[in-house]
This record gives sequence, structure tokens and C-alpha cells, in this order.
Amino acid sequence: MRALKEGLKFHANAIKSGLTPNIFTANQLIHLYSKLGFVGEACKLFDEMPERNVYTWNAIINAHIKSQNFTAAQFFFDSAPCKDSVTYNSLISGYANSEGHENMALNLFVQMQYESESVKVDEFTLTTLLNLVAKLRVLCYGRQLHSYMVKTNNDSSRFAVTSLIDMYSKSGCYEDAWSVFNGSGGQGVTDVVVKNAILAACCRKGELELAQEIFSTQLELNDNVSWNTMISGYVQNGCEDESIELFKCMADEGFNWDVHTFATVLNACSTLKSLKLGKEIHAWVLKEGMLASPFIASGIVDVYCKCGNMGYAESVHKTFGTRNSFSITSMIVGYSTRGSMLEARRLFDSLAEKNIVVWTAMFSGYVKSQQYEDVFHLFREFQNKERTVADALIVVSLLSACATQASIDLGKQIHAHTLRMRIKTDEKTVGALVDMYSKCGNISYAESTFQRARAKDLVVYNVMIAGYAHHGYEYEAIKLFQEMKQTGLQPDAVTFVAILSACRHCGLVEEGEMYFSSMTEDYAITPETDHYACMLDLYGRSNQLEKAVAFFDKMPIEPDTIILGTFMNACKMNRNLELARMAENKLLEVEGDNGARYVQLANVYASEGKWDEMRRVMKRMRRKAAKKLTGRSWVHVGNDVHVFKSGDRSHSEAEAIYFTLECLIQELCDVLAFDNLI
DNA sequence: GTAGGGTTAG
Repeated sequence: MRALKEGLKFHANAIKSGLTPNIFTANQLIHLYSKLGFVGEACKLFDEMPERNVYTWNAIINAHIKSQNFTAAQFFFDSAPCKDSVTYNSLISGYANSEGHENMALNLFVQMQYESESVKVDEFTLTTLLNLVAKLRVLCYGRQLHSYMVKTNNDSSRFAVTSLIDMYSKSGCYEDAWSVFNGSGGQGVTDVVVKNAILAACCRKGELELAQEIFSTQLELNDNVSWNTMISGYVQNGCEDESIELFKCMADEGFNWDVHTFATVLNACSTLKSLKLGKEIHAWVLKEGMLASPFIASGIVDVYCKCGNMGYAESVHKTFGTRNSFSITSMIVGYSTRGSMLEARRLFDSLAEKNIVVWTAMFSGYVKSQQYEDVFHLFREFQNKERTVADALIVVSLLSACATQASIDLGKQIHAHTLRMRIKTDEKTVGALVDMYSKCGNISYAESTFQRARAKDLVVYNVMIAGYAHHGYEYEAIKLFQEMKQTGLQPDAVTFVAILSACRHCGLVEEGEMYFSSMTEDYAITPETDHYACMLDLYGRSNQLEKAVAFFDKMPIEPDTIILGTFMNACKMNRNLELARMAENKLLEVEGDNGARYVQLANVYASEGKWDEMRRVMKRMRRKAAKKLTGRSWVHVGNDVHVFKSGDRSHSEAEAIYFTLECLIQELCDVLAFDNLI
């Protein structure tokens, strides 16, 4: 490399001293310098050239684009005394391929159309723009470009065909991609890039058999990319084992594994959560010397995280990727899944510049670990430190924390934030909003959010139906269930839990039985614990203990604590101590260390005045040293939540709190006394 | 001199 650099310098000096005053050679040299990364040298030569033409200007603009210096590229573009299509195409392509400059590319394209005669939109411009609109997913622009290409006869070269197939496929229009492919000769094409583009399109659509057929015809055409596309296609469609087979086959057929191959196969390992395979691939990666690639390093870290081996993940991370945000995100998720939030936080703090994905991983981690206070603290930190707006995924985490903490005020603020910032409300956001309002006790807000939303999937309906059921609007729940079916959505197991609980709350035995049998007969859903518990509760609340007993005996699953607890409750409501005693041993056998169960049992006996039996149960509980979790309440003051239990004096302001409470009690007594006087 | 296909984290 050094020899080449010296050679280039010698050549440049020769030109400058007039030995070969050839503008063509100098332009070539600028290009060569830029290709080797010597932008400084390219600039120096450009400055010293006695004469320049449009090629010289294009070469220097490209040199700056290559080094990602867009300020300089734009400066030279603006200063160029002469421009041609290449000048425009180069800068448009530079902007189109860099993050955050996409709008500049579009503006330049508009500007290009008002330029002089020497600047014409050509196939280079159009294919670059097709790539851009595929990246930005603006299908309407893509279609306009396609029409323009047909009109100007720019739609039939292999470059045009590839870009069109790719644009349509990435925009979700598989049929259009396919018709472009067919129009260009279909399976008779001899260009490997066109072939690979349609292979990728088939894989994206899940048409694996067709992809395999295309892959196998004209085998001699296939290159590394064809193999990588197929391997990736299998992973995308959940066929990880087949992808591994093809990966091995690729080497047998004499094709070299590259960074793309390994990145894809590592992805398969992560999905399979196979530590054994992960280690094998890790060994191959080491053998091929590919760990320097950030794609591969973070891929290996991700595999170990998904397999739950944080020790291995940590050691690869330490050696290769301490600044790799992908690697750090995988580690945060890995630690969060195990509930190690301190470790997750350590990694989060190790990243100087945090992107939205890392933030989201941290938010979800706290939600997963039920550390809701930390969710809110993190949000304040996010707002203070970042300029970017919390996106839909962060909003979902925040709303989920609000729902569990019943923080309706904060929930409303977050809702307002999504509206103000025009955050795209997809099904997940709508579901989280409806759930938050419903769990915070405001069913009418939940309802209006639901009704206004355009994006509604099964989960959104489930949340709303469950909300109605919990708030005692059983008939609305049933009505919405019917409406949901009419829209063509298929109810799932969660829908039936919601609808059965609506039935049990208002004692609709016949309807409940009808839904329960419809669930298995019409939708082939196997009932789970919650469904059985709902039915038992329904019978219990409707004073139909015989039916409850018959149902209990017929259940094909071993009764667990939830079912036994519900059954016990049914016995209590129907004042049947005999059956309660029967369930008692079984219940304590399954869940003998849960204090709440003993208390529930004791209550059954107490409600019938069987004090001896109640004492016996409580004694049994003490013998087992089982403790019932203390019920707690909380209040929101400002941005903080204060948790307390009955008679709690642990709060730092306890003195003042109890003093105020005394005052309030006194005032109430005074009011009551005053009322009595009147 | 400018353009096309296959790879990561929430």
C-alpha cells in the first residue's frame, strides 16, 4: 500500500511539473486516491490542477461522498462551473445511501429536472431513486417512477428490472415485483442480480418452494449472494434447520462463506436458542477470522444471550464489541430476561451515545422485571438527555407500567404525547392505551380510544372485551365479541377468557356453556386453566354446585391452584363445607406454601361459623410457616409513588402524615356532630 | 466518472 501511495505521488508530481499535462490522467488519479481512501491527496491534486473539466469536478465530489463528508461534497457541487447528469447522480446517490440525508436526495432530484439541457434524468438517476423509495417505503413515489421509466423507455435494462423488483418487493407488492420479472423474460433471464432480486422477493413473500425452484434452475448462474439469499429466506420463514443444511451444502458446492452468510446463520442460532450450534458457528467464525466484523461479533453475542449464557456473551462482548450498540442491546435483553436489571443498567450506562433501540430495551427490561418506578425514572432521564421523541415501542412500555400502577394521570400525559408528536398508533399502541385506561378504571376513555382507532387487531379487541367484562359491562362485551367475529377476526384463547368472565359476572350460564363448547368445536381451541376456572366460577355464582361438581369431575387436566381455589370459592358461596373439605387437602398439597390459600380456606369455614375448623387451618398454616403477602396501597404525589400497608409508620414523613390524618378525622367528626345537631 | 441483489439488536 505504501509503495502504491509513493507511486501515485510520483505520478502526481510528474503531471504538476508538466511532464504529462494530461487532464484525463489527473482525473483518473483523483479517482484512484479516493478509492484508496486518500482524500487529502485527492484534494491537493485537485487544487493544483491548472485545468479542470466536468470529470474533475465529479471525481472530487465523489471523493468527498466516499469519505462521508457531505458538507464538502455539497460545497464542490455548488461551486462546479459545469455539471452533467453524473454530477447530479453522484450526489443524489451519496445522499440516498446515507442515514439522515434522504430528503436531500429527493430535493436534488427535483432540482435536477429544472437544470440545463446537459443534465437529464437517466437510468442511473431512476435506479438510485427506486432504491431510495424502497428504503423509505414510499410506494406511491415508486409507482410514479415506474411510469416515468416506461414513458422514457428506461424500464428494460437489467439494472432497471432489478431495482423495480426490489422496490416492489420491499414495499410489500409481491405481485408487481413478479410481473416486472415476468415482463423481463421470467425464468429465462441470464443476469444473476435479477435472479437474486426475485429470489429475495419470493423469500419475503414466504414463497419458499418457488424460490427453491428458481434457485435450482440455471444453477450455473448462482453466486454467493444467491446462496445467502436462500439461506436467509429459510430463516425468515422459520425454517432454521433447512437454513443450516443449506449453509453446510454451500461450502460443499465450493462457495465461500462470507460475512453475510455467518450473520444469517447466527440469526438462525439465536432463534433456535441452540448453544451447541452457536458454539460450532463461533468456531467457524474464528477459523475464518471474521470476528472483526461488527455484524458477526454482535451476532455471536446475541446467540449466547438468547441461549441464556451470559458468561460467554460477556467475554465475546468484552473482546470485540464494547462499543457495539447491537451487542449491548442483546446483552441488556439477555440480563433483563433473567431479572438482572443491575447488570442491564451497567451495560446501558457503558454506551456513551444511546439510540432509541437501546432505550427501548431498557424500558422493556424494567417492565418485564416489574420495576415500574424505574420505568418512570428512566422516562424522565430519557426526556432530559435525548432530543428524540419516545417512539411507539417506548410508549407501549410506559403505558404498560401505568396500567399496572394505575397511574392514570401519567397515562393520559403519555397518550397526549403520542397525539402531539404524531407517533404512529399501530395496533400495539392502541392495545396498550385501551388496556391502560381500562386498568386505571376509566372504561369510557378506553371505549372512546378503541372506537376512534383505525388499527384494530385481535389483541385490541381482546383488551376491550376484557375491559368491558371487568367493569361490569357484560352485554357490551358480548356485543363486541359478535362484532369482532363479523369483521372476520378469529377469536383466540384470550378472547374466550374475556367472554367467559363476562358471562360469569352476570350469571349467564347457558351463554357461558355455549361459548365454552363453541371454543373447542368451532375454533379448535384447547381450554386452559383460566377457561375451566371461569366455568366453575360461573356455576358457583349461579348456585349450581351440582353442575360445578360434574364439570370438575370431567375436566381432562389436573386441577391446579387456580381451579381448586375457584372451586373452593364455589363451595363457600353455596355453603357446601363437605366439598370444601374435599378440595382442602388437594389445594394445600398443590400450593402448601401460599399463605393466601390458607386464609381463603379459613374464610370458607369462618363464613359458616365453623370456628374450630378455621383455627385448624390457621394452625396448619403457621406450622408450614406460610405467610400471606401483605396487601399494600399506594398514592401518587407529584412524580413519586408512596407505598404503604396498614398501620405503616416506616415513611420518613410518618409523623406529619399521621398528624394530618388525625386532623382530617377530627374535621369529619366535627362535621358529623354538626349534622347531628341540625 | 454515477446505478442493481444477500447480514444484525428493542
